[in-house]
Amino acid sequence: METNAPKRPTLADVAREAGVTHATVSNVISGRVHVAEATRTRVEAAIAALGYEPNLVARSLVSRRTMLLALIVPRITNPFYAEVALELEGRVAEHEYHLVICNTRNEPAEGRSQLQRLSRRWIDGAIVMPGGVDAADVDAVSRRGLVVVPCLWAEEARQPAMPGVDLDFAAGGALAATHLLGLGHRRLGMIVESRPDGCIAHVRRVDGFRAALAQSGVEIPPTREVTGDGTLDGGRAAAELLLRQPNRPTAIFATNDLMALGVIEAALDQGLPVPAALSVVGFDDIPLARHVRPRLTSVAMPRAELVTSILHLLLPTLGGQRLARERVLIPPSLVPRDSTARVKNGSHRKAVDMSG
Amino acid sequence: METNAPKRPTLADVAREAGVTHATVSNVISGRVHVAEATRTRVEAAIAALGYEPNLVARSLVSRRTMLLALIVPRITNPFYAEVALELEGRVAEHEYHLVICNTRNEPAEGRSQLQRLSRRWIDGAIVMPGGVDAADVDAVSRRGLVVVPCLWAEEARQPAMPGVDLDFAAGGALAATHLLGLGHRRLGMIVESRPDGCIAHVRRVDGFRAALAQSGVEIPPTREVTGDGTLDGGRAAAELLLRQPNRPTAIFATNDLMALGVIEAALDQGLPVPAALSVVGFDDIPLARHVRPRLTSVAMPRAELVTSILHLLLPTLGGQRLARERVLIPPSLVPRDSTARVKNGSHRKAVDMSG
DNA sequence: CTGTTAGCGCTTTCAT
DNA sequence: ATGAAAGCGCTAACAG
Repeated sequence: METNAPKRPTLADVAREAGVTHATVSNVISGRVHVAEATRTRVEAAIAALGYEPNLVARSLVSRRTMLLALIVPRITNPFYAEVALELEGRVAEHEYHLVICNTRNEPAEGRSQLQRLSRRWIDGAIVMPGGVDAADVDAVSRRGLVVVPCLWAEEARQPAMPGVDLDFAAGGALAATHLLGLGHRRLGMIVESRPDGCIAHVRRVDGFRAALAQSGVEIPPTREVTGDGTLDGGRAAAELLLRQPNRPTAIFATNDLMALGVIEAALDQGLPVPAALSVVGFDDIPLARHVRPRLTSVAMPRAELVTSILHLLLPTLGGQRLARERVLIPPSLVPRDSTARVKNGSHRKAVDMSG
Repeated sequence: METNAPKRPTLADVAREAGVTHATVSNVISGRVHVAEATRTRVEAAIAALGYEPNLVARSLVSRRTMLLALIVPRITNPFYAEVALELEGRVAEHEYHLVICNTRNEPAEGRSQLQRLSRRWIDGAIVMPGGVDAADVDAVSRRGLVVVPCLWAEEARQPAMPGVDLDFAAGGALAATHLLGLGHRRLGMIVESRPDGCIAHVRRVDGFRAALAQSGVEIPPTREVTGDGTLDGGRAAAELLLRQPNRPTAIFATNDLMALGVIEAALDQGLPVPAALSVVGFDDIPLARHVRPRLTSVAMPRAELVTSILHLLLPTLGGQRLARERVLIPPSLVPRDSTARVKNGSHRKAVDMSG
């Protein structure tokens, strides 16, 4: 059975070719030690002649750095995570790093196994998005030396002292509420993604939404708050529940864009034009949000800043420093588009309890 | 400066704890050599006590396998590639492999650099999608020992002898043509993605489309064939060109779904209902295709089979076998949805040349 | 400045 | 069945 690997030249081969020792070759490559101009050119010629390339595996063994980072997400097919992955990969490639993608499919068992496998691989750091990863597992593996940066975990969901980068979800919810209030909406519905893993990022969003509403004396009865599974179809199903109610809301806030898109579909299916008869606000501002009709109003998470903050936390650890016990909070922003509009007066005929 | 790494136990530590040599520990872990029941349990106890985990880096250095695979794509944010990545990651994880994602952003320089960096890392194999990777670079790096599986490169675009897995793009185009012909359409437009890298996968699609049309005596004049940049906005712009023509087509075939979605948007913007006034067929069958309104008729690429074929090619090489010089051709299928309909008779007033 | 030496943590003959 | 020893390809002291 013929093997596929044409043996690659090693430092020793180059050294022999150049008539020096492998240590000298190593020195000219790393540049950390001065080597005479004459021998340097000889070595460089040998490197070129043999087409030598350093072996990163051997290098990792002694340097204890693999130049490997991992991104753990529920599914890379989620457009938001794909955007983050793209941005992240581009940024770390500048530092000669590679990015490993791990999908947990929202299964804690998967997340645990991924974390453990990454740990054995001695990756230099893992960025963990919520969904399918238990905080306890993160804690266990980071205690063993793996550098983990939880990202977008609502703060209460993790160990109090655990660093990481978050978005200020509550502020985002408040932004959506303020926007809708400003358009005159008073009868509001909410669709919140329920997460089996106990991650409460979505709960924070509705909390912020509700709190901002309360400040204006507007309340949301339990019947106007339903849960969805985070998918477009889930959002549609949830919206059908909301829209079939006798006194249906004039506006709906969904805690992610996919569900908000489902809301729009459900509304159109029932002959309710958006935004004329129903305003819809999403969360995440996925690229698709501006490509559907009507274009979706959404709360945007600044991805570039997110990645910058992640790297700000991660890069120092790669020099051997301990992970800063910092928690970065990134403020979202609202992107108004065509799925929200001023409420129609006619919709208010039953809203006798309006307090202004 | 305190370091972040709590020194992990090694084979030697376990050996000391168990009162054996590290070779014996290695044997109980690998299971390749018989070790007495008594010592085995002692070793296992030591492993558990110390929480030992094998170091994959050291293992790779001697085994010459990194358990690392790479997927090179233009952008992971492309939904089709994200789907492939998800499927691929899941399948290789079963074999204890990890997946590295590389984005070329359609820049050949990026692709080359990615390939070279991966080569230095001794990954076990790279799956390369078209866009931003030159065939010559693939050739160069695979000559150096990197196992590369080109995927979805139209066959002419690569070295004749280069193995890989392809979709039968021409057959897909023919499928679209047959579908439209069956619905009575005779005045057809095409939007083809033009690729700076010389990849002709999209050209194959329109070729197949045109050939099938020709068999029924239908031709497409040059004015009804325009190029797009592969994005939704690009598709929209291209469609505007097509729809502003005096004798506009009754159906449009776009070589990818994103552009097809742009076509629908352009049509609706001009007050042309889809499919009543215009039928639209896409290519790729991205998940979104069934979520927009009208749901998009599309040519589907069977992702699972694609991944299966990739692994079929790749896995044997991981055992040291040479990459099979095989080229797998996967047939697509047509998924009819709501963006195509029987042509209205009124649209045919000028189509005197119909030959039936 | 360059060579010598010693590992990094593991697998793999080869003795015993 | 276990131990001893060599070596994967590289970096990092330390000599000379």
